[in-house]
Amino acid sequence: MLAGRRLVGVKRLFAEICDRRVAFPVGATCLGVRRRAKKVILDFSDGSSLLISLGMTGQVRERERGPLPPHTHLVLSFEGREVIYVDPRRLGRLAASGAATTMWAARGDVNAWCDRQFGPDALDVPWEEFRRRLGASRGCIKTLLLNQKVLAGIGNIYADEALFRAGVHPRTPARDVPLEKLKKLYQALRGILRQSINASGTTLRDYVTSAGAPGDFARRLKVYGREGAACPRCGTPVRRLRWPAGRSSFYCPRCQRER
DNA sequence: AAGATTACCTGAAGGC
DNA sequence: TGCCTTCAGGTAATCT
Repeated sequence: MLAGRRLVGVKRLFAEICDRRVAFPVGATCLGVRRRAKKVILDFSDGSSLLISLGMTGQVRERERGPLPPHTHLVLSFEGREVIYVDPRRLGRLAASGAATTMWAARGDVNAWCDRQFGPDALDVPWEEFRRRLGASRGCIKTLLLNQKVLAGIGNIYADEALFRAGVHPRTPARDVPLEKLKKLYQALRGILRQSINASGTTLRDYVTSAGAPGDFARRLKVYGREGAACPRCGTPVRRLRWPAGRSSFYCPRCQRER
């Protein structure tokens, strides 16, 4: 728990993690930690907020005894507790993600930036809005699911799993997905995200919870990462689809027919 | 202007 | 043994 603790010091070990001009609110008290889309946000008593983008391998966790772990980029010292930011692949960022040229220190600016950047959270978007946001586009359904401006919070694993459960091929143009399948997709997505949260997420290689424990959802995955394995529904070998820039989608060619 | 593509990043894993 | 290549995928920038 960080809420109620005063930030007393900051140590930066990796310069590119955030802009040098980032003014950490040393002396202010942490009011709480929240999530917006896939970002972690710390709110402080001086009206500022710190926005953390974890990228692929970023972790915010409590500092344990002994030397700092490798790839520790930041140490936030609170009264009675130290929190570290660890990120081997360094895709994560502090402040506004990206080029780290701007710091959104004021809470209102952080929230406004998020409002511009993210669509409704996939966990609580109403069906009508889901349908409106996905049903009109010519773009591939999979690409749209991953677009945080359309829906916030969905990554590659859960997109593939939801498409499998709904029986939709990842390359289907979104506007061509039949309404009943779109509804299935909506329900599958919410169910999967909810189940995964209950199982503390999905650990393939790197992911751990803030307590350092691996997530337990990996064994419930039906297609993701299972190229060549039998589809749990029909037995057909699961296929991998390659997108540009090395992205993959896993799907069952029989349960998820193209067009 | 929407949609498509690419750069960023490094440890793990596999081929030879 | 060790060097080389490939892969992972969230995000923003760049291209068409």
